[in-house]
Amino acid sequence: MGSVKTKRMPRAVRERQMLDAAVKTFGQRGYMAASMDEIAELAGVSKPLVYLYLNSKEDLFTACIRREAAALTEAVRSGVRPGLGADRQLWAGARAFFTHTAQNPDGWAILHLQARTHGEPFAAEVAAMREEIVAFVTQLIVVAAREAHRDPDLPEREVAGLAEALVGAAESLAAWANTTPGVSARQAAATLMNFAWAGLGNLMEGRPWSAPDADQVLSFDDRA
Amino acid sequence: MGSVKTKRMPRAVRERQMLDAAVKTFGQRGYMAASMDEIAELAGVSKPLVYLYLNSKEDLFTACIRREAAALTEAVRSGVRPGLGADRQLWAGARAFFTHTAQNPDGWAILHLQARTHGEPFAAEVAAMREEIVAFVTQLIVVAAREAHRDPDLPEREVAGLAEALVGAAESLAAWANTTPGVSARQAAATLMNFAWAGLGNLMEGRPWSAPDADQVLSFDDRA
Amino acid sequence: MGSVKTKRMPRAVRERQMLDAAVKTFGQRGYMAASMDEIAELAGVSKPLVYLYLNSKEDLFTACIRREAAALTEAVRSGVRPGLGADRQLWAGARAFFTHTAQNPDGWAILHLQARTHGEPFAAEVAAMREEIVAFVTQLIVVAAREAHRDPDLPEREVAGLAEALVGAAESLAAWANTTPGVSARQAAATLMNFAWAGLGNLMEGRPWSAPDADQVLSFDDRA
Amino acid sequence: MGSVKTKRMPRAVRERQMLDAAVKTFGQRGYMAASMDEIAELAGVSKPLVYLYLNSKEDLFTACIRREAAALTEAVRSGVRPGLGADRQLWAGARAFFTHTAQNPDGWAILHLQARTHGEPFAAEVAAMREEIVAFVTQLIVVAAREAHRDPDLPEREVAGLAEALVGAAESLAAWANTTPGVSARQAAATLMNFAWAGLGNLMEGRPWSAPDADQVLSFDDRA
DNA sequence: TATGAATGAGGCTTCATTCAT
DNA sequence: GATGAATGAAGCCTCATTCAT
Repeated sequence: MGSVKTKRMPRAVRERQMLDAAVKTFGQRGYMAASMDEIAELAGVSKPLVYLYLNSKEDLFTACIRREAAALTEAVRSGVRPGLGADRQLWAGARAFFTHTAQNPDGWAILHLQARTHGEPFAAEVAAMREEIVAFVTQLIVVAAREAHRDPDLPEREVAGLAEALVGAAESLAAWANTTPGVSARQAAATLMNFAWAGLGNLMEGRPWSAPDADQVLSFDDRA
Repeated sequence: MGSVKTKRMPRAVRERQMLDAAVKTFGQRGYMAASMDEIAELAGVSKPLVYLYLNSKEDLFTACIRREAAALTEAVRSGVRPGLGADRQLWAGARAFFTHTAQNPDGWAILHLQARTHGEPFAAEVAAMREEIVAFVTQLIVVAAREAHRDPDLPEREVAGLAEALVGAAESLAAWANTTPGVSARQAAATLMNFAWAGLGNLMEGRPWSAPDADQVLSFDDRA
Repeated sequence: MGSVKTKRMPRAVRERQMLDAAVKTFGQRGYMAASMDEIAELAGVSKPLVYLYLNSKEDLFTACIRREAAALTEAVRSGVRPGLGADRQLWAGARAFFTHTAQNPDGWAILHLQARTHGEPFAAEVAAMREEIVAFVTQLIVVAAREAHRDPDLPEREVAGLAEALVGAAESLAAWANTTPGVSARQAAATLMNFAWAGLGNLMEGRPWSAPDADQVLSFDDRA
Repeated sequence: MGSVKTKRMPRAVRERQMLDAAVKTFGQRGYMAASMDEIAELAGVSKPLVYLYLNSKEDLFTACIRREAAALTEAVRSGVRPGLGADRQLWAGARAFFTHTAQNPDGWAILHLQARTHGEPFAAEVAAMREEIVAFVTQLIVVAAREAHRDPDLPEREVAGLAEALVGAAESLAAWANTTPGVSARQAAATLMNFAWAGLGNLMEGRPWSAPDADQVLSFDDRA
């Protein structure tokens, strides 16, 4: 049961182990409360090695942010099929997003909570990623407006606000889904689409957003 | 004989000063980075006095969370006129929310960022407040369904998800409004209502949510 | 024999104790090899108190340099009777210098060895003091030239060089006197005067510098 | 197959590279602040190789001291023509000394500053060299006394003191010359000779020490 | 001959917290 | 009611040094 003290590994491998340990620790304890000692121990290395490879607590945290941000954006990007209608793209992206955050709670905690909470070297890092996502959503909204044969007379800033709102809703639903037992990524995505695309007003009138063909069963009652 | 140095003040006043200082410091530096030294100095008292009145850093932070949470919920509550329609109530509550967070950035930072980021004694505290707000929104949605003569056949959990989404959208918009120059609380609230009530789908069709009478001008173009 | 743990002393007293301990430790171990732990222990205080009062190792060392530099220059200054002839002034200053360095070996080690060896914040500090002394000597040389009815046609830089040489000779003799058993401050001063004032050439011719009246016995044979 | 990365070199060459790097690093950073990492990198070798060849930081530093001490004494020794008069020998030695220290600032820093500042294994090492030089000067003084047909009735200790003073003056002038722009080794040597041989007293009377034939121009005004 | 991988030990600094007045 | 004096504990980081290849 005791861990076998594996030794002498190539740098790349060790670095990955350290980042894994760091993501877990930072995600669970928070940036400041996480100690380099704990991270090193969890990684199965001595502290000096962590410093040798990753320089400082700050750099280590930044590396975590970058890795997790890249992983998340990559997940969303590769979930989306460009060329489809705006709502279908959003639906695909949302599913990828909820799936990824559910599978990487520590990474998501780093991006969503820790990095934003601990000031400037970090906030900027994650802000870049978030802006990327917001931009993606913004563009979807614009596309949707075009699809509706509507001149883009929506003021640019209003569109930005709508994108912010949508992303905020998704972030909130991610926490909710990961916290409430029995809520799947797909259900979270469905809720998001209903909320964002149909709007409460329409929902109340019994007109939810309806998922396209293959994805049919959007109702909340299913257990994917 | 001694120089008039020590200003004897009633306990309540001193405590308020300390909490003010603590909210500011915690909000700006973060929970861990804030030092009791700094708080005591900002409050104009000696450190032992802070401990005498507030016990520990943890208790002090908890007191901050409670005070700010109470202030925020009170602001929202007193902004709402109970008898109105669901959307008007939400509109009123949103305006109160955006106004309050804009005016109390440190308090809002404590609730939205710090408390959630620093683990258990605190997360629970702020979760309670958030649930209160989510419950308020949930109930509004139920009311709206009833108003639409619709049986409440929406699964309870779906409603919960929608409320989560709406609150998340509001939180996100609060950060956006406080960050983007020239965005007023009212505009943020308008964006939230359009997004949440009409939904992107309807917006794209040129059917935004329309604000009731007195509040008319909801378009983003106005500069309140 | 165990030290009585004396507690609760006014800040000024504690600060002095700390500086005493620091001078001793820095002087004997060197700046880098001296540990704050050791200094605190020698001072009979906990490390945090040292930091509370003196900020950092660097600041502590600087404080030592300043204190010892002030003490040395003060000792020399108050040893000199202005108004006397140049050689008598130098003689008085030299005696004060050798006496002080003999009595404060750690302080002298800090000024002469440590501060110069450890780079910029410190070197400048001690350079200022040394320049003060060099300036004093320079001016003595100028006065001597005037006394000898000699126009000050000595190039300014040459005078500077002579002053440097004299000060260097004194520094070297200080180490020698403190190291060689049985060499008194007075004898060191006499050697310096013979060397600097008469010069080897004259000494060899049997014409040493002769001390004025009261100070008569300058020969090396006496044991003051 | 492998890339040509490792340049096999004879041990002697590698050792020289390491010592060069070490002298530079120790001279500029100081003994303690210099890291073996930096030295190895500057030498273009891996750290284990440094240890393989030179054992430890202490041994490495000692090796530096020895090499630089040998180089300096060798330079002075080979500058001196044994058969000449005492003052001419001193003049030659001084010129060699100032020239060498000017050309090897790092080595000189090690000998003059670092080795003396860092305690016992090292101080002794450099003290040995210094004593060698002091002995050389002492013997010159004795010779000078004999040349002046003066019985060596100067107490032995006084002669020792004079030699110390002279060496100290030279050390001080070395720092001065290397620091003051435009002061050549020759000028520093001239200043030393004037100071040490003629003495301030005679200089003030307008009787400087005069350099022998070929070396004529001793005045400070020349720009060699 | 030469090195990439790895660590025990120790140093500086800061913090939350308490005592004695 | 209020504070100046004081500290145990812990965190970040670096360094000299070695092992295994």
